[in-house]
Amino acid sequence: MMIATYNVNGVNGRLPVLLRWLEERQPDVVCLQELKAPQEKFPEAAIEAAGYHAIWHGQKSWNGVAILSRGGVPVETRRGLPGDPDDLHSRYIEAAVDGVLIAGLYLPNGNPRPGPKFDYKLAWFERLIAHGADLIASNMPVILAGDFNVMPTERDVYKPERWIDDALFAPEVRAAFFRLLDQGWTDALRTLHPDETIYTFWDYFRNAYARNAGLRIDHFLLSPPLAGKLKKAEVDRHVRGGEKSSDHAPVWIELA
DNA sequence: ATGCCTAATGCAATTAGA
Repeated sequence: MMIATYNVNGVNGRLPVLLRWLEERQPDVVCLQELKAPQEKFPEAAIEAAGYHAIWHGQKSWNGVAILSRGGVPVETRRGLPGDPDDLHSRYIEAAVDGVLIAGLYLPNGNPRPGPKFDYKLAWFERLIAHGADLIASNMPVILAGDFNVMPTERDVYKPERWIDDALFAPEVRAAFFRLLDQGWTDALRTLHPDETIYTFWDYFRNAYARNAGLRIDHFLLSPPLAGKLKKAEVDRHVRGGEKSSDHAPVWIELA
């Protein structure tokens, strides 16, 4: 079973790139982030024509998450992270797909720090940690997949000293990531590639991709029942180098 | 410290991204 995550940065503007990559990679399940489209503007027909069932939570202009599946129909279990009924951002969607619970998430960026956006990021992270504990306690096979907007360690950023005060690399954000991980989650990419430089995002600015000035911020976290089934974990970085690319590359894992 | 680039909105210039 191959599960992928891809922050598309605009699902409609990115549709040709997305369809080409789906055809090439043929993942079984895909979590998408930053749809940047209202609910009614999701390209449902094109996704179906490509062979995928889809559920999505859209939002005008920003955010937006989706789960695609070419096997079983995703059975939605949750839309929106519990813990704050006033949070209207479309950042979390969860579904059972072929016996695995898939949580697709888009954690807030949080810049500038300090400020209300950073406070929102930390609060959102606390809600994710609380929900993560429930998911671990369920003993179900669960995958948290998506854009976490966190570089966990210095190995995950091209120039750590430049990012230390940034909301993606601040000590309290990295600490939150490891509190989540310490519940028993497995960081799939880092586990299979402990010493590699792995990036999933390259800024549009400053020719970042050509300079390989990247960040590892898109992650797969596996619950204990899945940890032993992890076979592969890769970044399709060539997609980032293509025409009209998102600033993120697709990332995927393979489970036995 | 800011701009560098890109997308969405909506038709100019702003907001947001990371």
